Amino acid sequence: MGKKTRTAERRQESLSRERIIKASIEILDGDGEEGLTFRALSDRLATGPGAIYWHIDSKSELLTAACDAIVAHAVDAPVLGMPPEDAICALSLSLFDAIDAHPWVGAALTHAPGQMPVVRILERIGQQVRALHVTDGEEWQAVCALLNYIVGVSRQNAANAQFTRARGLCRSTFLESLAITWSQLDRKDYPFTCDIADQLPDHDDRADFLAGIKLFLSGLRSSN
Amino acid sequence: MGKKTRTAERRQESLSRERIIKASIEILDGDGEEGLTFRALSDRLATGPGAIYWHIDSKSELLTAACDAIVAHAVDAPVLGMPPEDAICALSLSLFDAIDAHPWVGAALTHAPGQMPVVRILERIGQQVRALHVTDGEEWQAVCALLNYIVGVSRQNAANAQFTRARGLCRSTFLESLAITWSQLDRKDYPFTCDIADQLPDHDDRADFLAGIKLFLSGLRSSN
DNA sequence: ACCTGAACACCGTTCAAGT
DNA sequence: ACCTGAACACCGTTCAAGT
Repeated sequence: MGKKTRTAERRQESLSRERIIKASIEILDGDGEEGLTFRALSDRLATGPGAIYWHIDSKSELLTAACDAIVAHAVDAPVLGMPPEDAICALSLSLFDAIDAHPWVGAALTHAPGQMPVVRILERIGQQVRALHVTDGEEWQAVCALLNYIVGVSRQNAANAQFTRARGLCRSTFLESLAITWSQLDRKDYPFTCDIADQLPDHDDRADFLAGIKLFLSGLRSSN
Repeated sequence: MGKKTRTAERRQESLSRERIIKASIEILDGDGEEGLTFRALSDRLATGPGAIYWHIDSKSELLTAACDAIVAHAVDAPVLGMPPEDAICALSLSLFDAIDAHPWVGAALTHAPGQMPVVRILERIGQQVRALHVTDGEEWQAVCALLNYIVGVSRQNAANAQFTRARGLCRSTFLESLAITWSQLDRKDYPFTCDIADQLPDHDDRADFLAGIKLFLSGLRSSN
């Protein structure tokens, strides 16, 4: 018993960038963003915190690399042969689901503007928007809007889930208590919020997300 | 000279929630998110770190309160008498500009789902969408999409600015070097990104943001 | 070349002790 | 009631020393 017990399970394979990223993803998925520390990571890899710096530059580079692994997979959703609008919906949902399953990916994407994980999304969405044949002037803005919407909303959805989980609440009890708070606001100042408070507990984030994508697409269609 | 010099400027007024929030905003605006520590804050208020906890529960509550002060002001943009679509654009831009000027507000909004600052935005946008007379079933999703888009995109824009500033770069040199990186990607795998790389340095984030809002609005119009 | 782990310069938060 | 500031339990990162 004691701190030496685990020396027995000293690692067999040597350290590598890939093994570090794999272990990071496991920690991030299991314990969330604040669970990933260089100490926890080096414990799991049976090494010292300093060893990791031989393979990785910084924590933020590590997060971006872990994020890229998830995004690369999510963006591989099969869209071949689909009409571009369906492909955009499928890609968007695939990313939404990936960020929902790995909430830390949302934050990592925000902190890596223009880096590889974002470029993967840009490319896939861009190809489909191009197939939509919008005017040259509109293409950039359409892709930007979609990209930003997808990342922004998925990230917000993931943050919401983390927020309730961090407080030890389940989604429905949190939304119900929030609905009560909203409905008790002063009707003079918050008529709309009071009104829709009762729609809060039963809404479907994924469906709302998709509805936004479809609004975009029908906006694009009508301006052509 | 020495650490005792500043004892002379010991505070006159007693501590209060308002003074703490005001000082926090000054630090956040001046030194960014990582500049706000309880030590820096208590230095500026000429007190000890523990004193702040008499008035504020935690750092995250402090951030939410500071955020609310900025949002309350931004959401006060005059929209009386405007057609609802114009009002939505005006409110959206006012929020975009506020988050651009106070980048830390974006992060704070993400971490306070359903709290006061978010409700302020929800209410103002909701009132205008209601004036648009979309169908009952569509209203919630339209407001959600707009709210999420506004917060998500403004936040991403602010994060981009912080990213370049943290590296001591100016916006245009960063975008130009990013454009070069993009244009050097393998054309086989990244045809779209290679293609639009040259549009990156000269694009206007604020205009792109507004274009997205207008796509939403025209989507809403066409589905009515 | 790669790893070790103590040490450095920080954090947010708590709490006994003061006024 | 309100404030003080040392102390606690952490961080990411560095670096001399080892193999």
